[in-house]
Amino acid sequence: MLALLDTLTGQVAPLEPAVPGHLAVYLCGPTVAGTPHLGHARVNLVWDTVRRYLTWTGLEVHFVSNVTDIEDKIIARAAEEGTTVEDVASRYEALWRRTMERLGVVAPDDAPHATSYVDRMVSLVGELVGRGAAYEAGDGVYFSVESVPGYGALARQDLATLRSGARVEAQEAGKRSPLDFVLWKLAKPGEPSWPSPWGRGRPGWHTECVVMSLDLLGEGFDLHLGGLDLSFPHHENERAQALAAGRVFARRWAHNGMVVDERGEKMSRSVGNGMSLPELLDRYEGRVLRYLVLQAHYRAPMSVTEEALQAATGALRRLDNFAWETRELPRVAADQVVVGDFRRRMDDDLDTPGALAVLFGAVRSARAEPERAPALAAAVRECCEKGLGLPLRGEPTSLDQEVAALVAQRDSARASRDWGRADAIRAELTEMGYLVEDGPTGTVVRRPS
RNA sequence: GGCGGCGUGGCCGAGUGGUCCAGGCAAGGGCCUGCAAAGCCCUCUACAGCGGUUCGAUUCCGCUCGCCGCCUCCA
Repeated sequence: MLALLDTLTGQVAPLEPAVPGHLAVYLCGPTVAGTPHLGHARVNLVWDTVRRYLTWTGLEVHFVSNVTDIEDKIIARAAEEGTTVEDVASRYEALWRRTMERLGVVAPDDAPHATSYVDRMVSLVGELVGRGAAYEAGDGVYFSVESVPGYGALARQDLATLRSGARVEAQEAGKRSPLDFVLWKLAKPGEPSWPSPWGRGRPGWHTECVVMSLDLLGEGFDLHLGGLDLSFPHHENERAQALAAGRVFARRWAHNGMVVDERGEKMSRSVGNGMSLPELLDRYEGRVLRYLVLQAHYRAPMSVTEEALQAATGALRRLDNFAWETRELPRVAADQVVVGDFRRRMDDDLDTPGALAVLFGAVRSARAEPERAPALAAAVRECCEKGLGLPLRGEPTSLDQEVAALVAQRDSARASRDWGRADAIRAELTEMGYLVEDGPTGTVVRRPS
């Protein structure tokens, strides 16, 4: 069983599902107000890997990830572009979906939209007001963090400490404590709005995840995921609302580390150093990015540099080459020692670098001991594809007539020891993007990774 | 100021009280090859600094230096 660090306890502990065999998981999704960046790539790749791995090991995973389609940044973007929030949200959501697909991330089982949960959010806010955990102020309804015992547990800080660190200038109109956060924002003229007992407005960001996760996964769902930067205040505030409303919230939490730039500084919106994910995917395939993500431990900061991308490309090529070399071996059951070692590493707080090392070890063994190669190759393929979501390219490339003709010409040139012509054809094929290899049966071409 | 984390060989990046241990990439040399490619072999070998604990520390403790995250929108 996979053990992960639980943000709430600070301990690495096995993931025990509430319902054996099932795992109910929630991952905070995107605010569709802009182009996906490298940070989005990492969160989704890390947790997609976990989802695939758990599914592979026999769990039925119910994976929910929301889409925030109403939020200040979307409104600002719409104003900027002179269009509607619906238009902005739908365009960026489409871009998001395409981008996740390019990354090889499996779509969530449910991808609820904030705008289709507004009425339930209004109910929750009403409930919180009724219980005395929320109050009306000038521009909306606020949650009172004082009303929840143990506020700050995810950040492992108590209320007083958090308060002392809060920036006074961030104080909004009418808040009783600087840590209080908005549940319902009253609309200004021209802003999109929904009716509520407190006047027309829109929900605050922290509320949607509470309502959606509880609705789709039920109380006491197993695991709540997200980037480390969401642990406070976003996740803390989700938790606070659920607790104040008397619900059992996520049983445990896990957070992935940040993507940082070359100087080690976090990529973020405010700093403006986030690299566009679609642009990067134009230059490197999704598998390279996934390899890069898996090569780092999920909680460590990681940087995405040209050099690192090149190295990941090379490492992946080595795995692809192995799959290619072993493509014609008999298909047998995967070597259980390798699979066992692989799983041990994965189960140990998602030690993907260690798991990859196991696979490279298997590659080396397979080459040294041909009799074990079929089972080892099967293990490497299965672990990569099912365990990591990293399918290897081991299938022959289908060739069009032109290429097939060139290959035939090269074979005859080589047969007549016309090396000049053979080399010229190879150069041509390379130019066309093929990898040219001379094997015992003649020239073989394939697409490089 | 509070809380948390990090500092490993040319680069990325794990891990551990004690014998070589990661692993990948890159580089150099060699084997193989018509030449390549792929592959194989070899080489470069580290643990920020200073103390302490210990028979022994990169790993445990303390301090110092440097860096980062969160406390504000953020994955």
